[in-house]
Amino acid sequence: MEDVASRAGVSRALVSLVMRNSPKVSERSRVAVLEAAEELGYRRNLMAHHLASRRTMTIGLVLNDLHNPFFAEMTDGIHEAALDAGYRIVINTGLRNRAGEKAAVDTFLEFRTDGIVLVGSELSADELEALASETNLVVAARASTADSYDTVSIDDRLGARMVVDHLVNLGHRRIAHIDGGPGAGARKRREGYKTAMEQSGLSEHVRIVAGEYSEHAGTAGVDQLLSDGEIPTAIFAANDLMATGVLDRLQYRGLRVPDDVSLVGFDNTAMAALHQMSLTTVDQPCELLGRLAARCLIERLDEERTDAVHELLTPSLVCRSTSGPVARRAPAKSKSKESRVK
Amino acid sequence: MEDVASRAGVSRALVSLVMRNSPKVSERSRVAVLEAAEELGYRRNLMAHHLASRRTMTIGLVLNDLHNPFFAEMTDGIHEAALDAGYRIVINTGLRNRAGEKAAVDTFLEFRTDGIVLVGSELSADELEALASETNLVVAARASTADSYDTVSIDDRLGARMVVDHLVNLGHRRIAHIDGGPGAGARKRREGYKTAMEQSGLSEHVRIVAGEYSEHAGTAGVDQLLSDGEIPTAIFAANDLMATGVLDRLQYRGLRVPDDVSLVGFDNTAMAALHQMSLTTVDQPCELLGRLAARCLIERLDEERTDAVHELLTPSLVCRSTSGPVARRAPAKSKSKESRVK
DNA sequence: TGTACAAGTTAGAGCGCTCTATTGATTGTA
DNA sequence: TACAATCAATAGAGCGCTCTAACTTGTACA
Repeated sequence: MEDVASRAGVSRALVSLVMRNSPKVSERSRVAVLEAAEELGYRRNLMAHHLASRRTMTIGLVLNDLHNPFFAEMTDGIHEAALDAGYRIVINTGLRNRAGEKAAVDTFLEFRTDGIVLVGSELSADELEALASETNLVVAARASTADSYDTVSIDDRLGARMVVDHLVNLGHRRIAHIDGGPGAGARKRREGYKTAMEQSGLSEHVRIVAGEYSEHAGTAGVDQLLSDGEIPTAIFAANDLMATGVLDRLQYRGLRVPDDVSLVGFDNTAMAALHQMSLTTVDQPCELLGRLAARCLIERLDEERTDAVHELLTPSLVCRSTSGPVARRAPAKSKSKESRVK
Repeated sequence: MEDVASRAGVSRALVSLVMRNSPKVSERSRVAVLEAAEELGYRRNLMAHHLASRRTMTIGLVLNDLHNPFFAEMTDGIHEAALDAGYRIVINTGLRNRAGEKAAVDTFLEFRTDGIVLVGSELSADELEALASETNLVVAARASTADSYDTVSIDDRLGARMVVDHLVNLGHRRIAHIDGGPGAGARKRREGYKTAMEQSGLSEHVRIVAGEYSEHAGTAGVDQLLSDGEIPTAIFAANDLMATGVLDRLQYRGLRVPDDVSLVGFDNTAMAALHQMSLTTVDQPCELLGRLAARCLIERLDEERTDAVHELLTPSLVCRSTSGPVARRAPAKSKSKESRVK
């Protein structure tokens, strides 16, 4: 910077002003400085910049799982909104576990990003609270009513209820749920499923298999469902990634979808729409959620808002070809089963 | 830090030593400092740390496209190797275009990460050269012989040849290629395809449709292939993501895979292995590539290596169910065609 | 008893920038 | 012509840390 200043024949301070394109610099010196900077390959040091200004104009984004396209789609929205407001983003992955997420968060805390957006966080309410006291925080895809940070999400409970209602309308009764374990929103989806089942008079058919938001959990869930008890006529997977595994495994096990078993996912990621998947699923407007999340954070940053905002969007069900009426041969099936028993 | 020091009854410098867990600190003062830090919720400022030490112990990772699972898989390997060596990573996305990639790189340059790993870069050779002169650089999934930065990749040309040979062995002659446009390695895959076709005496059947590494390019490619000229009996998509789009579109257009058209992808991402895809594809050992890339960078950082290293791994073909022998009705087909002509 | 040496600790400069207060130059106004 | 007001530019302190060199101690040995 010193070099640039002397080359341009001005002071160090003036170079600083030009770099932050302040309006109070004459056109002549601005040009001179920019030229000198160009010639010397000068690039300002963000670290020093921050140290002095206490701002990085950077938002830290923690994605729970890079393998899940849901997060890529959210990122698009966040990225766009951040860029529009003059912020850049930096990403880190939580590796789908709390320790990984904490490490990611620590990195951003040490880098002193202006704020953090957590997408699909698995941290506890207390941990989030603690984090919010250290930085500006927005949690996406996981509802809460905490008053120290913002949240942007859909109503997971309602989404789950929509799934159950849809399947019940198709005549299903034995509807199983492979849950998302510690994943964001998983508890609400599980509860929503349970409540909806009960309200449909299907309490006795509530069947929850423990899982997590991964493809593998989907295949494992199917194995478990098939190994013990009666085969359900419909499976509600806690997210699309799991549904992928479920679909794969059902086919592998010789079960046709939706003829033998109906399947519904959650998230409506791009892959769910593919012809070879054509998954019935609950739509989360990812990009919109992303944009809202970024805006929330930017409001805290630029307008110094401090009271919490909680956006709760309404999900919608997208019916595709993995869900259908319960097999007409339901009686026929039990017959063939009987015959086998005989 | 000042506060921590006075609370622990030591000097600022000692706190610094403890924070960097230097061996030359007595157990007693170490404990005192750590306790004081804990009580005050002290967290060192990486910016200031860097400013003074010129090191961030952070590696910047630029992923070309978050939507492509290939990059998630590479990241796993890089992340692991980085953590092992005591480095953390920070990610950014190039948004599948040069401008986006440059912005991502600039962010890391301003943050002064110790080095940068570019995965699937679309920058020009000159731009990479320039970048390498500013920081420690490793380029993954894109071969080169430049001597200012390291590269870690597979032999794309060879991979493409394997695809063509496989299809030729199955009796295919009209093998079309939807290319990856400006994508990393796309040129080599295209050239490999062309050369292999020529060497198989199929010069007249070389047919290249312009694309890019996205699902949409796959669907668009199919539309183009079907709209003009003879329908190929096999399609070689430049990567799995495109192949997904191709498969989707072929089915949509009523063509069976592999009965009517064989399809081969490139990358062998996790989704290619799924039952409902079961895509024949060229395997890139993503995690291994990732680990190697991270190690290269860490060698430059920790052992101060400056001469370039270029790892070129050999790909392998994974045959699944999207490729099969050319339709037995090949003569029948041409007959029916003749009849149509008549 | 004096010297050497190691281990533990500290003062203080400096990393590259921003920011406040101030100066100097220019214009407008009575 | 004098004075205020405005604009452009600058000096210099300070952001929170590291790092070198210097300074205490405590111990070992001649």
